[in-house]
Amino acid sequence: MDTKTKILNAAENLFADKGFTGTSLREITSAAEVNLAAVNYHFGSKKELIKALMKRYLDVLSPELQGSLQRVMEDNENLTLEQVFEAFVEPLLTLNQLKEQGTSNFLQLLGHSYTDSQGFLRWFITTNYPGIIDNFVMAVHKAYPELSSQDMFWRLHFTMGTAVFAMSSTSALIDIAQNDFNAEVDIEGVIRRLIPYVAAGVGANTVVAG
Amino acid sequence: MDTKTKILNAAENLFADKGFTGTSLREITSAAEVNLAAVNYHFGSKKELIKALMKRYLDVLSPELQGSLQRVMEDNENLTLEQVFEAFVEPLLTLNQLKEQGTSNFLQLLGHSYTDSQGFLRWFITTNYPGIIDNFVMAVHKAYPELSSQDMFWRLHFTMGTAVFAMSSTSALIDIAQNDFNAEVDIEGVIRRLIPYVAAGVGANTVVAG
DNA sequence: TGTCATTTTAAACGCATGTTTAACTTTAGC
DNA sequence: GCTAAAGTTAAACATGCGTTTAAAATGACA
Repeated sequence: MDTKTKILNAAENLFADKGFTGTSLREITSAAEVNLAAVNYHFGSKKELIKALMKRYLDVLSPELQGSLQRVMEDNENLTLEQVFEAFVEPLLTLNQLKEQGTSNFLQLLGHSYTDSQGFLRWFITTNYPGIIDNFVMAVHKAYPELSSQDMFWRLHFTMGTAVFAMSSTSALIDIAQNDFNAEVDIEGVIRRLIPYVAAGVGANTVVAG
Repeated sequence: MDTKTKILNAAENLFADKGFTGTSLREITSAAEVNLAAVNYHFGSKKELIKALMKRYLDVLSPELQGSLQRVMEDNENLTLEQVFEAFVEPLLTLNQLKEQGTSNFLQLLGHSYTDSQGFLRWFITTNYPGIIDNFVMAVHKAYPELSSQDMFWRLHFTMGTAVFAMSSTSALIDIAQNDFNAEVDIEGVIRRLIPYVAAGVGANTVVAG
């Protein structure tokens, strides 16, 4: 395996676990068993390494997700919000194929993208992959046309917060849940519990201001 | 105003805006116009400063909130989830009285408590103010008795994530919303939009596993 | 007024971080 | 086999951080 890939793989696991700012280049290069300077030589900087890591996933996810959302919009005459959110599951789970073993860390990484690093990755994603958000808004609008654009704005951000927060703390929560309930839980299980929650939240009745 | 209070006030605003790890003691002491060493002299360490800051709010909020939740549980025979979440609003807004002007930064601080600093404040709050969570769980259970303890666990964490994330990015989102909709939004407005969302999320129908 | 505790101050300490340097090693092409 | 590019390495650099130190200033009180 070449140095670049070794770094990417080691960085992915460490970043997912401890966040971007919580992981040092020395930890990464030590786990990857390469020299410290290799990150700057191959990627230029830590920021560029993070971008490259996210790009590896987003370049696969983005077309998959847009296709999935478009399919669910075309097929259904009476589209429900649950169906919209369900459209995320399959594309997300196919990301696991990117890793030769185990499940991908993309969702945890996405979580840290929002909470770490003063949101520079938030900018990176929204400017480089705007199609994801656009299609999502369109699908939600089709499933719930009465929702005003202002309510749409807030509820989508609430939803993003819910998902992102759940994903960035997934490993800790799964540990607690398994101790408390003796029930095995994996990332897919969390996603499947998340869907009815956010679907109901986005689909809640709106109240008249007053 | 004495040095201790000057530090607390400056720290509160900076922490709320940029997070705990994102704010240095040098920024704080510079904004407070006190010497750098003053923080360690008066509080002992940065961690203790953060604790003191949260304590200033939690000592007021905790009894208020427990009272509010107990009141809403006693009065209502057919308690709804909306009512449970509504019970948070008044106690939270009374926190503004702690500041001589403007709205309190408590919710933003609470947001950062979860995302910053590898969750040491999460521990601090849950161990020092367990009554808040207990009463909350009891109220939700009364409003939605069919919810299994496992679903309760996940949905409460989703809810916490939603609220915390919304609050920690409130200032950024409010700016965007005001530009896009020309509508004035404040923290109370965000809370009032949040309530139907999380109430619907927690109250969503549960699906049988499979 | 003199004394002692409290507070403030400027400077330095120790440490960890991302990054850069310059020498060294490996690789590929002719 | 030589050469030039590509890659690797150990060391140092520059910066920012929380914290500590010891001297100076301030305050309270006899």
